[in-house]
Amino acid sequence: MLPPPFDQLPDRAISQKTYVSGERIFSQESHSRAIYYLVRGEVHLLRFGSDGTQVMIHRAFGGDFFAEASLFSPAYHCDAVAQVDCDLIRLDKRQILEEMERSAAFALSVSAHFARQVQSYRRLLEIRSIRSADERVLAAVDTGLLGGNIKAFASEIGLTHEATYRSLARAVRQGQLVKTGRGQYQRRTS
Amino acid sequence: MLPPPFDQLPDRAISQKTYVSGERIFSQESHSRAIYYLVRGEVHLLRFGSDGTQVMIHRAFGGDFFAEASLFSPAYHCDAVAQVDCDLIRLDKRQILEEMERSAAFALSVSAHFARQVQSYRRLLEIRSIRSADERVLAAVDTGLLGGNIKAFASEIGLTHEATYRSLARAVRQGQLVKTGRGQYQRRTS
DNA sequence: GCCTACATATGATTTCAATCATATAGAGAT
DNA sequence: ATCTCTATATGATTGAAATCATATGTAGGC
Repeated sequence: MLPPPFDQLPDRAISQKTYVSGERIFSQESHSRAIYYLVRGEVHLLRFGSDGTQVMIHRAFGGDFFAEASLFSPAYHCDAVAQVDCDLIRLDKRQILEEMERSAAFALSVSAHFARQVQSYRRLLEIRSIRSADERVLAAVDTGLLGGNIKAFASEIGLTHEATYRSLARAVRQGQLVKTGRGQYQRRTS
Repeated sequence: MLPPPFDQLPDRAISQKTYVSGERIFSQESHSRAIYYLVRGEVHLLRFGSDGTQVMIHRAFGGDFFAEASLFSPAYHCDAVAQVDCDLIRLDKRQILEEMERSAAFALSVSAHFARQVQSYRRLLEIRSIRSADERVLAAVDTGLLGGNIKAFASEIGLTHEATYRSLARAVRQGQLVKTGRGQYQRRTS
């Protein structure tokens, strides 16, 4: 259920939760006691901007952790609101920190987890700074970001789905990609 | 010199290095023995794409770490090349891992370091998914990304410097920002 | 002080992705 | 088997940022 190393945590550290659409999971400024793993659903993280309006700072989907960074800060820095009905796993912050203090191997794995995230975010930022849609889509395909869902792929790389469909079609026409199925594309290997 | 917690490492773990423009710091596939802190200069991280051409996956500037993720993988996954003359600090990987195993507090701090980076990259990605240049610039100013260098700011938020200058000027005209000096802008507090 | 280099700044034009519109295909529900 | 909903896909038009051009301001070197 949980990705490593968090699957090693004792049972008392984790609990299953369900939230219905619209329900608030935690609030900005409130004391942070847990991080979350989203099994199924969609959660938006919202922060109040300096002009008083709420801005979305992150969308979490199934398989994502969220509020991990609150492990190291006393309060949540945003609101978390379920956008649809959600299944999620609550991981007690205190117990994670205790486990990190107890087991160097566990602490190392947590570091590795964050380091991998840093790496993938950097890669994504570089992809998103490619101006040409065609080049950006190719770079993203090369990185393995296209996993059968083009709309999510488009949103991730910062293009509209229309622009993404067009770039994919052009790449196929020019022989850079081959279409292997509905929403499935692969690099030409020749 | 080094940001915490890496300033706690024993002297034998770190060494100062200088590289001249064009010099290679490490190569893809080679065994990774160190991570790096760039004191001054610019380093490009390059990877061979599936079409055989090199693609830039990250630019590091003064104050950035790079190749941190190689702490947890046996080989570098890209080439690092100095773009200008650089001062950098080499941190021995084995010694960092040993220190993490020895000191839970150190391991925790390393996790916190990565977690903070994850948080800031996520925020940056959210800013960059704002389509309107005007709104993007305001959101970025609110986040404190504008630190007196507009060209670097523009590059960070994924706009040309021209578009950024225009958006800043518009925001001043509309009373959302006040100009406090050369390249200095602040949110209107009213 | 003067010169050079670069950051700041803005105008004119172009380009390319966003937007708006429409059509087809497949997945899932009943 | 049909109905509905959404993803996939592409055409037409628009608009906003990129690009190209130019000017001024400022810091730093000499």
